[in-house]
Amino acid sequence: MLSGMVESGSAPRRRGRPRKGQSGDTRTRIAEAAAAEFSDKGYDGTSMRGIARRAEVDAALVHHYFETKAGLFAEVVKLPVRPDRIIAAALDAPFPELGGSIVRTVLLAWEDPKLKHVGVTVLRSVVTGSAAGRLLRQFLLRELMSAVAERIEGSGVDAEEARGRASMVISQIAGVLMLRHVVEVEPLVFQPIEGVIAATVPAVQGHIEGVRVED
Amino acid sequence: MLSGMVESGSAPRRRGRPRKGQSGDTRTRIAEAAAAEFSDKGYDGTSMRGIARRAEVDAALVHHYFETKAGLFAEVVKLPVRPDRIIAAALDAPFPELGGSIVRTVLLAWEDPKLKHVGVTVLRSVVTGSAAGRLLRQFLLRELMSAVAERIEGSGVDAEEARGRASMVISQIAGVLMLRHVVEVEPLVFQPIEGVIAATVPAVQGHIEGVRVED
DNA sequence: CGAATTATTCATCATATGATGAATTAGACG
DNA sequence: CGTCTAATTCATCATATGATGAATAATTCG
Repeated sequence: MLSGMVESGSAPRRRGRPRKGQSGDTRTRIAEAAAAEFSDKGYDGTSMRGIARRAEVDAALVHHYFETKAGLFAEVVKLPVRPDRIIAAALDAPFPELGGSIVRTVLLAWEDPKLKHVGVTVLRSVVTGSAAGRLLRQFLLRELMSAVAERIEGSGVDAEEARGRASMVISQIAGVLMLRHVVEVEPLVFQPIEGVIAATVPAVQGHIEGVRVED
Repeated sequence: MLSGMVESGSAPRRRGRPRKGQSGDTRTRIAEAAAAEFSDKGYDGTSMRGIARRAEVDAALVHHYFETKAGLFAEVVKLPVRPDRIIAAALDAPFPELGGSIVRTVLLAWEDPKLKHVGVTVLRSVVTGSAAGRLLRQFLLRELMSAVAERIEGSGVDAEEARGRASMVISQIAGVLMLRHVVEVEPLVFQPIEGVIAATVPAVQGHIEGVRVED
């Protein structure tokens, strides 16, 4: 065995700058590796070294491009989409179809793998309550939830009631996203998305309209 | 950290076995500290030293009582609950009231702080996908979800459809538990539990009965 | 060409962690 | 009393982690 040889396949990479064209956009490769890693293992479970390994790059290079781990995370989570925009569009629907519009919009968006990666990361870190997650939580709740609440309020419900309904809407959608994309529960993962939507819409519309059980 | 200096108040505890009556059941104190810590920070985020600190005890003592971290975790999430029993009882209800029974049972159970601690821990680690969580996930899905599915199937729905409905039931309940107890979203946290139940039941009953939207 | 810049790896640090074994003090039991 | 065992802290290890500062090799630009 030659001196530098390390076990599995990975040739000990050369030391300086590589000749042109050799490596595609490394920075992007790292960011993508990070997204995947964060999505798989959550913020705390992910290590800079793990990201480096996945990107086939030295760990120091990760630090070179993105100063700190938190920085990397921030950049990864800085969505390729503007969730507030998406939701805003979804909210622009007549009241009786609001549920359908929201559910369809959100669930379809999550079918896009890129958005799903980020979404899973966000959900995970919100649930984890990690330092990184606290900011996201604030954003999600302030921006998204109150957007929904305001739309409901706009149809003649008082503010407090509207917030209650909005949180139920979110609870149902979050539950489905969790089971389908994060926990990956059997029936939900393999069902075609249209089926999931069809099953989710009535519940959400019910929440929007404030269906309650009487004691 | 400087070695000997102990900042806030805590006198450097004495070294051998303490005189009688001095310390209540230390083992239990540690287990409770662990439960709280796991519930707050998730499996990975929790450290043996952190638990020790919370229990006001040397870290080695934690290892003395519970060999490994995984062992401690197992013991903590095992303790007070037999979720299968709880669910089984909830499933023993006439079909039109099934939703109410399940929702009421589960949501009320979670109002008990002890169970809540464990529950939050379980949810967190299932979502996190940590090593510890994988076992729990299997258990939850196999035991709980298929219990619900079988009950639904028992009312004359085919097996596949029943599993689909069961997963929707769980998605709704999980969503509410998440928002109320894990993420602690404003409106849901402060609402009286009866209000939350009233808002959740119709959605869940709808899932049980397989309400769909037609295209 | 030569200097500056960029892309990359290497070597290393300080810290936190899970774990282990020894030391110390007290109660239990004969 | 003396011995055994239980409860407790202390000292330490090996490892992983985030981070930093070289060192090295290529590209760019004046």
